[in-house]
Amino acid sequence: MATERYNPRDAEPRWQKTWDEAQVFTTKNDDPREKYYVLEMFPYPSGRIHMGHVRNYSLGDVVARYKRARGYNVLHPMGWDAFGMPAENAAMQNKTHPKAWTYENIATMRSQLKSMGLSLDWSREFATCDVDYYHRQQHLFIDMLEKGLVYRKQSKVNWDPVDQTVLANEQVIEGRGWRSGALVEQRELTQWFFKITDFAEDLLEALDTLDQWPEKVRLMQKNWIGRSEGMLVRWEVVAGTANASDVTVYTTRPDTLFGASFLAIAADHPLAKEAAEKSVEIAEFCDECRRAGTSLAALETAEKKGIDTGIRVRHPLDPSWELPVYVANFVLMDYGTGAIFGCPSGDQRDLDFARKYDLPVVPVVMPADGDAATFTVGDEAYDGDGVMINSRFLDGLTTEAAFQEVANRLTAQTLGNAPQGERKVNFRLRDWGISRQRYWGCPIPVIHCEVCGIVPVPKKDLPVKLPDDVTFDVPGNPLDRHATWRHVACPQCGKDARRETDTMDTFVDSSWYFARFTAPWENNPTDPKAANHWLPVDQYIGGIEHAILHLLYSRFFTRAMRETGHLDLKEPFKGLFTQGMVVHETYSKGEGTAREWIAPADLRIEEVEGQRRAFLLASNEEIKIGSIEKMSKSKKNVVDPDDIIASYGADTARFFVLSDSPPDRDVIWSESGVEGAHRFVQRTWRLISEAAERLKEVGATPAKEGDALAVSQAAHRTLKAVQGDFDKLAFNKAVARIYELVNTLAAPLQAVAAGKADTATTAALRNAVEILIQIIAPMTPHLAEECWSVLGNKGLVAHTDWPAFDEDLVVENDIVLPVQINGKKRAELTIARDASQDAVSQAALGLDAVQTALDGRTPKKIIVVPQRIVNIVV
RNA sequence: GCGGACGUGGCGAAACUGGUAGACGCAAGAGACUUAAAAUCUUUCGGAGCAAUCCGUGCGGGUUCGAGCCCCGCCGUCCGCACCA
Repeated sequence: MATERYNPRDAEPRWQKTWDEAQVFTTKNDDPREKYYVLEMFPYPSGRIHMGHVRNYSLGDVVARYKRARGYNVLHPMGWDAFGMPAENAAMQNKTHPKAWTYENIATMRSQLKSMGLSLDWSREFATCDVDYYHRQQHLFIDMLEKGLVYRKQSKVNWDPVDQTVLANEQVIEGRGWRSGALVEQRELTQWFFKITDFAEDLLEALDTLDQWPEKVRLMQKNWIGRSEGMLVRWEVVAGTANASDVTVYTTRPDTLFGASFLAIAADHPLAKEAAEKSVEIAEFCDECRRAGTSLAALETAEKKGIDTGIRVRHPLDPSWELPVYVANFVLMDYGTGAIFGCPSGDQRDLDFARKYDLPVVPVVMPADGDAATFTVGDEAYDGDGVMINSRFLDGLTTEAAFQEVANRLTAQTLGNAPQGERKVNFRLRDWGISRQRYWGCPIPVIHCEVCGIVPVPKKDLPVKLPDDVTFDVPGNPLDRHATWRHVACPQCGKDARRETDTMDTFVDSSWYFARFTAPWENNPTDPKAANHWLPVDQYIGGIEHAILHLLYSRFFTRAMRETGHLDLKEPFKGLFTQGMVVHETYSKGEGTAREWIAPADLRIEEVEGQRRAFLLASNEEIKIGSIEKMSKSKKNVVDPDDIIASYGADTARFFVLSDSPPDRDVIWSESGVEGAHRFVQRTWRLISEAAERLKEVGATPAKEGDALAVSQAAHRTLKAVQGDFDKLAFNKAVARIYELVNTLAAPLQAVAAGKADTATTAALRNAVEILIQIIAPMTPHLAEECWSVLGNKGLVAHTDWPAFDEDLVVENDIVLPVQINGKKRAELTIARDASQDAVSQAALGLDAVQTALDGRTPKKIIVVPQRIVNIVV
């Protein structure tokens, strides 16, 4: 019986329409079933979806569909991270408005995502550039301002003098603006900051509770927050300045205090600025330090340099000991206190510095097994733990004990009216600067009044809307030069005042969208009842590139929103999964600057004598096959999801990105791999549709005995295994098991189609086929519906509960045990699963192959690992 | 420099808590069907050997009845952070 090939172009839109009309994926907040919130990181509407999106959303959709079948009330929403620079760049290049550009892209990408057949609740969709969304974000900002979680301070920024804007660090390439190519300047600007450091300790500690996060991500966040335990130590000034009585340094090694030979301060330290006023030389050096700050690469090789300020300080543990204070180029103003003490014997950088400026080097720590009489420090500092030497009352103590001893003394000792030292925990994490001198972002809802100062926009006056009539023909922030927008009456005194023209970093937008999805219709940022019901997100899925910033900011926002009463939980994402990239071979011709990248669509690959070679379609010219890299427009190694869906269908694309590679690893996109996935789709359809007429005649009944037992066992075992794989997001393994099942069912199904199977067998196959359909449904949902309906089943697979496997069919009664002799496999033993150890030993010894291998030797020992292996030791 | 992960066939990968290494897919070879091609089906597929068998999970050691997995020491690749006191 000939059956037509499965035609996804016909079937896929049809099922998408059916799901849509039945509102299968629209989620209600008051559904009594247990909730499950699955979320993929929402996309930036750059223009078209790429394969990374296909992978990300396929992964999430399997989870969503699977959990729905398991009886959960699943929330699976989608939105758009829609503010940001590319829209403004496009505006400058193409004279389009950022708003038009963005919403057009959203429309395109929405229809692309819909063609994938994702089980999304589109009724909750929003874009962060929707007035309704940024209105609520401004509301949040004002609440945070009132709680003291937002503040303004002067801060150094990367300033592009040509584009007249602040650049993020990532946008500065070798000291130049990435767009303008202009040398970037360091400018002091007043910027808005979120007080993320208030939560540093909590953000760090709570990482331990995130047991469903990748260890890697937790570690990266831990390092980023960078907690260190140390001391603030005050050094009395004895000469060189009248403006300060002491210098405070931060140190994690107070134990090495007797190895100190100098103090070093940052170029922006108040004492350095004072010294610079008195000395041209120092002023020049400080300027040099500031300039060097921009080029990150240069830091690696930069020489450690300094200049004596003339200031002298007294050692905190020896009043007769005076030390010099240097300005040094390696001291950072924004970590610790901007001042350190140098212990050359215990720190390589301090040692290099001391050698250069001829400062004393006194070893104070030696390895525990060292000899105090001979231990010296030459070209290499010893920064490990050990035993104290040359340190007076500390001699002989461990570094740890010395730390405690010094800490105890300095906290007890006073300088002026305050303790000389205090224990201090320091963090690497800085407050989050959110000011951007850009148009296409959420306006910061604040008014500057000459009389009243900074006045938050009253909530009743929100939203502060972006004006539409702006121009992009000159650089700089269009909000700044808008004729009227920035002029506003002060809400407090009514006098003429000025709007804040900075907009918020787009990372703010993505720091709370997951909460907004729980009640996007709400007139407040959240409906706390809905947010508390749905959150935390049970499974969050996205790229590893967001391991620090986005995930850390979201964790901060969750805490800030709790303090402002918008929700009540600590951690936003219970489970996190970081997927790998989609990578592809690269093709090029020419070398160096003349190299030209070729798109896969423009060439054909041939295999000639085992060598893969690539030729241009147009000219037959042979071109070079290069390395496998992340799909990127610049290297043209991209495959457009639209093309794949048009030629193979969404199911094939989905199945392929889930196959082969574990989802946290990169997957290599290859034409032959896609064809393999497509073969599976066609084969499954053919096997089921050809047998459908016969299968329809019987009910689905698994076989407990007879010829069809193997079929039923295979189906139920696969069901159990795939269920486990889905729970662990091991989709590549699930795919492999499904292939196995289809391979097993192929011949029996052909027999059914040919009318050569009895009723019991046919019924067992119907049961097996229904299981197969249900386990492929999360991955290839259209194919599943099509097969389900060809069997004459009523209703949708999408509405059907996950099947239960039959335990009797899953357990194996007879098992095959490998029999080893001295650890080498010599035979196989088939025996009852519950056979006693004795019975297994005897049966193993009775095997001919074993007797031959033993060759008359007597076993010394027989190891029987139940249901695993037998090892006979001679 | 610091921190982390990973090294398994021609390729992507499986392998439970230390228990038959290479499931499944791709590529490749052989064959069937076909006027031919596509599609489909059958079959082979880590290396050596006619075979029995031997060797084989980056390299060198160790623990164990038994190691891809555990321990020690190397080599390589990738990722993150990087003047953090």
